[in-house]
Amino acid sequence: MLSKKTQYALKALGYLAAKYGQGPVLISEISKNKKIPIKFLETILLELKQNNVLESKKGKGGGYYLIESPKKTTLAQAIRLVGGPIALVPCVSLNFYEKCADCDEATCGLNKAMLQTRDATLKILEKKTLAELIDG
Amino acid sequence: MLSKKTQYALKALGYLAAKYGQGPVLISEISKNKKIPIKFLETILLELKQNNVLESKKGKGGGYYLIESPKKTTLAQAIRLVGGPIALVPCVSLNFYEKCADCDEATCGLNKAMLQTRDATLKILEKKTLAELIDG
DNA sequence: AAATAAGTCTACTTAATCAATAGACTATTA
DNA sequence: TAATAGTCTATTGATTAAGTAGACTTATTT
Repeated sequence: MLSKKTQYALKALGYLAAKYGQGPVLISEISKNKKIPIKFLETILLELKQNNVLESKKGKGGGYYLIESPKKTTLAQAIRLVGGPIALVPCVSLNFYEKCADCDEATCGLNKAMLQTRDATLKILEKKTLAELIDG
Repeated sequence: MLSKKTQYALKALGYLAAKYGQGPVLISEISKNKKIPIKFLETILLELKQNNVLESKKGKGGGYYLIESPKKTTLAQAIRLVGGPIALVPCVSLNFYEKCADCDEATCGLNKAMLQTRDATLKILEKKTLAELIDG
C-alpha cells in the first residue's frame, strides 16, 4: 500500500494536471477539492517543487502549477519522487534497494516472485502519466 | 511496500514450506536462519496459527508446522492473512476496501490506474504458492 | 510609497501506528 | 520434577501522519 503522503501527492498532481496551463492553483483549493489536510499538503507540494515537478508563485494570485505537460511525468516517477517505493519488498526495489539479511538472491524464492510482480506493476505505472489522473 | 510483519511472515512460511512433513520446527530455528527478531516472529506465527495456516506443538520436540501442503496456499492468501493489503490504494482493495473521501470511483483517473496494477499483481500472486518460496 | 490582503515557507508539537523487547505463564516430554 | 518450548501481556522505541504558530513574500489598493 502506498503511504498517505504518496496517495495525497498523486491526487494533488491529478488536480493540477487538470488545470495545467491555467496559472497558479491555491493550496487551499486543492485541499478542499481533494479532501487533503492542508498543512500536510503544503509540505508535499513543497517537496514536489524541490524535485522540479511543480513551480510556485508567492503572494496574491499565487499558488502551485505543473512545470511540464502532465504527459511528461509517469506515475512511476511521481510515486518515487515523494519517497514511495513501488516494489513490495526492498530487495527487488530499483530505487530503494536493500539487501536482505538472510538470503542469497540468486536462489531466494521470495525474491523471484516479488521481481515478477514488480515488473508487472512497473509495466503499467511507467506507461501511465499524470494526464491519466484527470477525472472524466 | 509490504510491512515488515508481512515480509517476515512470507519468509517464515517459506522456511516451513521447505520443511513440510518433517515435524515441528522451532521458532528459534526460523528466527536464526531467516534473521527475524524472535519475539516479533512469535506473534506472527501465533497469528498464522489462529488463521489455521500453521499448527504448533508445545514442550520438548515442539515447534510450528504447516497444516496443509505448501501448494495449497497462494501468496495472495498468505499476505492477506497477516493483514497486508495487496492493492496500492484502499479504494481498489478487495479485502481492505475503503471509499475515498473525495472522489467518484466511476470517473476517478487514479482509481482506474490503480485497478489495473492491482489486477496485474493479483494475477501473479494468486498463481504462486508457498511452495515457490522454497529456495533453490 | 505605505498599508493590507493573499499567498507560500519553516519550525515545532502532538497523535497514531508499526516494530521490537522483556518477562511471566502454561503445556509437554523425558 | 526438571527441562524445553510455545503462549500471553505489557512496555518501549521508531516512524509516519497530522496539526499549530508564525515568519516571510508578493500584489493590490489607496
